[in-house]
Parts: sequence; C-alpha cells; structure tokens
Amino acid sequence: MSVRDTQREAVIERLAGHLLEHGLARTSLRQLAQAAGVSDRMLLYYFADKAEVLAAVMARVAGELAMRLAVAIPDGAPLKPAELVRRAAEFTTGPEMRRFMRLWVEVVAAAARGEAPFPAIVAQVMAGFRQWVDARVILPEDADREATCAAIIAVIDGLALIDICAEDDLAPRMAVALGGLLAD
Amino acid sequence: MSVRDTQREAVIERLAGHLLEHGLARTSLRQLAQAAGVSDRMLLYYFADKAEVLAAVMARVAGELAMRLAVAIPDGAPLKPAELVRRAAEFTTGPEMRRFMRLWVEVVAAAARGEAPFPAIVAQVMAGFRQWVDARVILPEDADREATCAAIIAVIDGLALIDICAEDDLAPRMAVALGGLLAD
DNA sequence: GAATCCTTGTAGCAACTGCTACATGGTATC
DNA sequence: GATACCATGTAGCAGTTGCTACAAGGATTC
Repeated sequence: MSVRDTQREAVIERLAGHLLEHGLARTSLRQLAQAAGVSDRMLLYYFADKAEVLAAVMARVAGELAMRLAVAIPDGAPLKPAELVRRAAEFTTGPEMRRFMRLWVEVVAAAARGEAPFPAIVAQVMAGFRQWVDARVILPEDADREATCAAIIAVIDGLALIDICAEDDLAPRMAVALGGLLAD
Repeated sequence: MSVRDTQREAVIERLAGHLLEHGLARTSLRQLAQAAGVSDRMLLYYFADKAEVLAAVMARVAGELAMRLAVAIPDGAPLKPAELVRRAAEFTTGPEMRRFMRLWVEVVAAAARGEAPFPAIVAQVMAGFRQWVDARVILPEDADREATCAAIIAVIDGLALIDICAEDDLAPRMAVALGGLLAD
C-alpha cells in the first residue's frame, strides 16, 4: 500500500473520532486537516475534494454504527415492535452511542440543506436502518411494513434529537418513559 | 411607528416565509437581504447583526407554530399519552405543518453546532413544547413527568426528522403506523 | 545518470462571509 | 434657515472558504 493510501486510512480514522466528538461544527478543510494532523494541502492530496473527505469519514462512522447495532441486537430472534423499540432506545441513549446519534441528526439536517455529500450519505444510512429494523421486527401481515419500520426509526431518532437540546441525564430517562408509552 | 420599524416588521414577515420554504440553506446576509427585498446594507440597519435577524424571524416562526399547535389541540381536555401522540403526529405530518417541523429539525442541528442564536431559540421553543404537552397529557402520579413529556416530543420530532429523508408520502403513513405502536 | 513519478511545502487566488466607514439627500425641529 | 436626525446608497475591509499553481526533494525505473 502506498504512503498515500496509508495516510488516507489514518486520516479517515482520526477524522471519524473528530466528527464523533465535535459533530459537524468544525469541518472546514483547514479545521479537518488540523484535526487529522496533516496540512490542508495534503488533505486534498489524499482526497479529491472536501466532499470526498466527508463521504469517506462518514462511511467509516456509518459502518461502525451499523456494526454496533448488529451486535447489540442480533437478527436471529425477531421482536415485537414495542420490544424492539425499547431495546434500541435503551442502547442508543447509552453513553457510548449517543454521539453517533447526535452526529446522525446533524447529518440529516445537512442533507436537508442539500449540502454535498450528505444527501447521498443519508440515503445510504437510512437504507441500512430500514434493513436493520426490517430484519428484526415481527409485524402482522396487513401492516404497512415500510411505514412501520420508518416509524420505529423515527422514534429512536427522535430521542437523539431531543437529547441534543436537553440536560445530559434526560436521554436515558426518556428511553424508559418511552417504553411505558408503547403497546404490549 | 418609524419607517425603520415598519420595514423591520415587513422584513421579518418575508423572511419567515423564506425560512419555512428553504430551511437554513440560504441564510447568508446577502441571501436573506435578497429574499426580503432589501439591500444587505439596510438589513443591518433594521437589525443589529445577523444573529438578531435570525432570532427575530425564528421568534415569529415559533410564535406561529405555537399558535397553530394550541388551536389544533386545545388544552381544555387532557388526553392519555397515546391519544395525544396520535393527534399531534397526524397534525404535524400534515401538508401545512411539515415545513415548520423540518425547519425545527434544522434549527436543533444548528444549535448542536453552537451556532448563534440557535441554542437560545431551541431552549425557548423546547420550553414551549414541554408546556404544551404538559398541559395536555394525563399521566399517573408516579410517572417521570418531565421525561415522559420529553419522550412524547421526541416521538413527534422523530417523524419530522425521517420526513426529511423520505419520499413525500411516507410521513402521513408513518403517523398512522405510529398510532399502532402505542398503548391504549 | 537521466527521466519519471511520488510526496510534500509555499503561496496564493477568487468567491463569499459578516460587518463598517462614509457620504448624501431628505425630514423634522427649533 | 440652521441643526440634527432618519433613511439609504456605494464601496470596501478583513477574515474564511474550497481549491490550485508551482516548485522541489526523494525514490524508482530505465
């Protein structure tokens, strides 16, 4: 592997941490370069442009998120919707996963503004979420399966959204309270 | 009322429409000025700085949102949580309210980045939401009322978040599907 | 050892950002 | 009718943005 590719990998790794820590707040090329410990000139040597940097880093983050979700709730034993939501809510409001979810909210908002490359990233991650839910939920035959899976994701992501504008201890309590609102 | 104040009001009104239509995508001073039909120089004559522009416009938008929510679901007859969520979900995913909710998601994300004046706006609007829910929900004595109200808001906002990255017809279907996930 | 490519640095450009200095004509005040 | 204030335009500044032109040292290849 060339120096370029090695460095590229290292930069992606460091920037994944940077995004998880600071969200999309410090994502100018110069700020990214500093966070990655390289010059901005070299950042654009490793990557074609800023969008490619962010796309690569977000792909890494999304992969990590998908892996953790898959491990936390395996797809072997499908659950009723309420139980799936309860477990997913508990997991995503935990200390380790919250920064992933917060970043996800920011990415969706950036996609809403049409800012490249976020629309594409959002489409990809959302597809992954849908598959994840789809493979783990038991629904009646006559349900609107697509809409129900989307609604389940919405509930989980809603917690992340409110988590952003609340005190630190609210998220886990919300997860518990949410459990009480669900059927079954 | 001076010319300045009259113009100020007119600008706020036009920019409220602009934000509801385009979200936070076109909010540089020059873009805002163009949308308001004035020069950027005059925008900074009517307002102290950009943050004051956005704060004033968002206050207008938030007021409108609060009014519509109050009218749609009056606080006279408190509801069980599930019923409140169902009605709020149906309302906020309707064609007229969706742009409010989409903008709200973007504002929360901007607040997450620490971008002035959004953190203050978010705190204020969130307080309003909490009061709104608190005045309309019936909960058992032993419930964590704060967390439950927050969870109800989270569910509603989650729909808006997913609405951003989905086809146009999904949001109302999500609202229906969500109804099926709730207790009672 | 000449030529080529990989890697890296310096410097800077054009566009855009929020914001301001300054001038000017009008209007109200005394 | 002088003075002050209101309203508005022109021009531009300093900082940041994404990105690029150019040069140069080092390694590899022929």
